[in-house]
Amino acid sequence: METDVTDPIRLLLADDHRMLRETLKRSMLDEGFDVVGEASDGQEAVDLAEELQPDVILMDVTMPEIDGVEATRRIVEQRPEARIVMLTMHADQDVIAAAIRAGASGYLVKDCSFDEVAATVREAISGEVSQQVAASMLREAKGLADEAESVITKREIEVLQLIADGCATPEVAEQLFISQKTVKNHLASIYAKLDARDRTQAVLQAVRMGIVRLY
Amino acid sequence: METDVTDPIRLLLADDHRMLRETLKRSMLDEGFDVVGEASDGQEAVDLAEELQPDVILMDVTMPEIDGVEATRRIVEQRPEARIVMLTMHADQDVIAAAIRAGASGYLVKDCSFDEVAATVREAISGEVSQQVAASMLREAKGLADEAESVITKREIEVLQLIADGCATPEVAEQLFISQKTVKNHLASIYAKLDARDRTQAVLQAVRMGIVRLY
DNA sequence: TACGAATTGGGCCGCACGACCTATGTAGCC
DNA sequence: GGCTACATAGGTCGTGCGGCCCAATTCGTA
Repeated sequence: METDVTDPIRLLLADDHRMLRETLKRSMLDEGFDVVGEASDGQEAVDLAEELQPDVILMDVTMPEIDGVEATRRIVEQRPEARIVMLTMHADQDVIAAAIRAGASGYLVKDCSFDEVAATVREAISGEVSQQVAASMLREAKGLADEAESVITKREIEVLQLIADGCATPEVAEQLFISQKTVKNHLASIYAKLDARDRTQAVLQAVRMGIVRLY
Repeated sequence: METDVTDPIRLLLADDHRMLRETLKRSMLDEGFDVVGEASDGQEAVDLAEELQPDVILMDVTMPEIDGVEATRRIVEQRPEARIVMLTMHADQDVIAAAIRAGASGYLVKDCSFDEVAATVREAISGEVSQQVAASMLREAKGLADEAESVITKREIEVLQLIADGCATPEVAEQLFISQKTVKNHLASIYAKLDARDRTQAVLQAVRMGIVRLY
């Protein structure tokens, strides 16, 4: 069973902001796409991707439960043929690189036009990669050693989230039932991975990357 | 010259994200609204509001140049009959309160449905105030003394922005051609106004409020 | 089984940071 | 002329923070 070219592209939208999700859905339907589902967090996106088997998934990086990059990783793992186009607020090189490693086929900044969204979705299907992804893959290929696969661990995300929530080191330690020293150790590890020199920069970078949520 | 009820409502959209602006425009046009203009920053919103004289302005809080609250203040100042509905990521009480003081007629979180957007715009015209604004006005009326009109000054915003950009105290001082002590003084003032205890919380609060931009 | 990664801790050091108090010049405003 | 707000700057004090060294345990996995 092949997908005919005349068949509408089956889309899954994953974004935590209902307003964008709904207006984007209306516009994509207008353009002839078939929006088969909507997800408001990363876990829902993973579940619906398996259940609905969409052709393309438009996925925001910043989402509750599981961030978009991690959700992409999980979806691609069990359905390598899935085409995923990432959406983000900021054109962060680290995020783009992480998205590509996770298996995303395209990348869009939320400042792009709607026509670009439609075009990138179609390109994702046809196998082409977007300008930004292509450019980033080049940079990846050139200096792949300098990043050394800096993956933030679960515990580190917990520490970052608590700090973003307003906790100082002693409070983070109390919340996680560990010593202040361990919190500091996690922070030192985080600074190295996010290329930050203090907690302020670390949290901001985490927010940009969609790792941590701002309430 | 009166506006007939059957005339479409003339809308101005102000949001720095083109994707939301364009999809929202399509949807609002579908719903029978007349989108007369789009602004991508606060200054443009102020200019277009004067030039186009729209019935309602849908304005994001987080915008470059001038934030949405300040833009609202300036628009209402020269056109008190303007109806402005604020949009934000987070349902921050301080932001809602500031928006009301600035003269906004309605308030919407970006997680709301499109129907709510349309409804709130219509309510703004008819003079009703949205649930959230009404609730917030109650809180305002009750405890109006506890806030004491904490307005962040221009210099304080410059300090916050530099810290968000990655500067430590000595660098902020160097950039602004002032002593480190003065930077610390500004920070102390900022902490009191934003109810933050360190620079991390201050910057995060500023980001939530749309005072500072994350690149 | 052995290796690396993650998580948990310890100690030490120096400085940056925030709290608190005072003070001066410069505006704008009634 | 006085009042207030803003921006500037100083001092002191305690501690939170980050850099850098190290080590134990528990995993998954190669």
